Amino acid sequence: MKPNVYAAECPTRQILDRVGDKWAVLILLLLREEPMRFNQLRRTIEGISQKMLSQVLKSLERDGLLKRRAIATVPVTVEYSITQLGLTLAAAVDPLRDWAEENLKDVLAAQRRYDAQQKEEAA
Amino acid sequence: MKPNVYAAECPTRQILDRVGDKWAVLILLLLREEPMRFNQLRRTIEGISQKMLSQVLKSLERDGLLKRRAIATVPVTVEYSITQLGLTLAAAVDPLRDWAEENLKDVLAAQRRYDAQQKEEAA
DNA sequence: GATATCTAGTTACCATTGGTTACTATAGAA
DNA sequence: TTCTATAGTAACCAATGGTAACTAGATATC
Repeated sequence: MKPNVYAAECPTRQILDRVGDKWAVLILLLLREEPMRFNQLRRTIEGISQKMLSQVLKSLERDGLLKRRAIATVPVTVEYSITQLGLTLAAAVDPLRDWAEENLKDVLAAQRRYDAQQKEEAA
Repeated sequence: MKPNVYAAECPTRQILDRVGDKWAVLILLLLREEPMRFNQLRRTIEGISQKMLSQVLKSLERDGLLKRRAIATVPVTVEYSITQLGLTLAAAVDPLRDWAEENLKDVLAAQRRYDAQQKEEAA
């Protein structure tokens, strides 16, 4: 009864793609700490452009992972906050982040070994 | 002492990007079941091209997540198998897959709500 | 009064990546 | 002789990601 993740039409794969998004997870983890405004997010996440931020926020909102609230100030401010659904996804991402922090050294070492090997074979 | 995932230079982000790869996780989960050969993988993972498969396998090998073994048959067969490191990563991905399977319905519902809302506002 | 600043974006454009298709080499079977 | 199988690579095109400039409205500064 398990869905076949390897089948192209499997919708579970859509979700995996979504999580695979370069910025989405970072934004989700940030908003778990506290609601934030647009430019506040932009300044916190180094390297993200306004376009990408706007785009990713929109798709995260569409997926029901965060909600957007425009506040009638001058200039208008917009607050983004994580939803209940978003919280559960963020929790599911935690083991991954932990893995990354624990195993980064090993991965980098493997890369160095591989590159050295390739260089040797080329010679 | 926690690394800052939001800083551009943070190497942990490299790992997250890696996991974000569209095919990498699928391949890893497959190889956890059993070692597989190139075309066997290609046939199992619907929609992947030879080029992408070759590319992703190479980068996974470079990261030390799987190992490649060429067997001198005719024609040459190549067997890919998951490493110990790869196993731990696959385990860290499990909660994510479970989340996807559990919450897919909610996400799709949220998307429908959002799209209906947009359509309404446009009118 | 003109210019700069803040907000949250959008638009046009370019670079990089992802994907498709055709091709390689080698050997055995039809 | 052509077809199969293996595991890829090369050339090309489409889609995505990223950069920089621009919008709008109100306030602050020169």
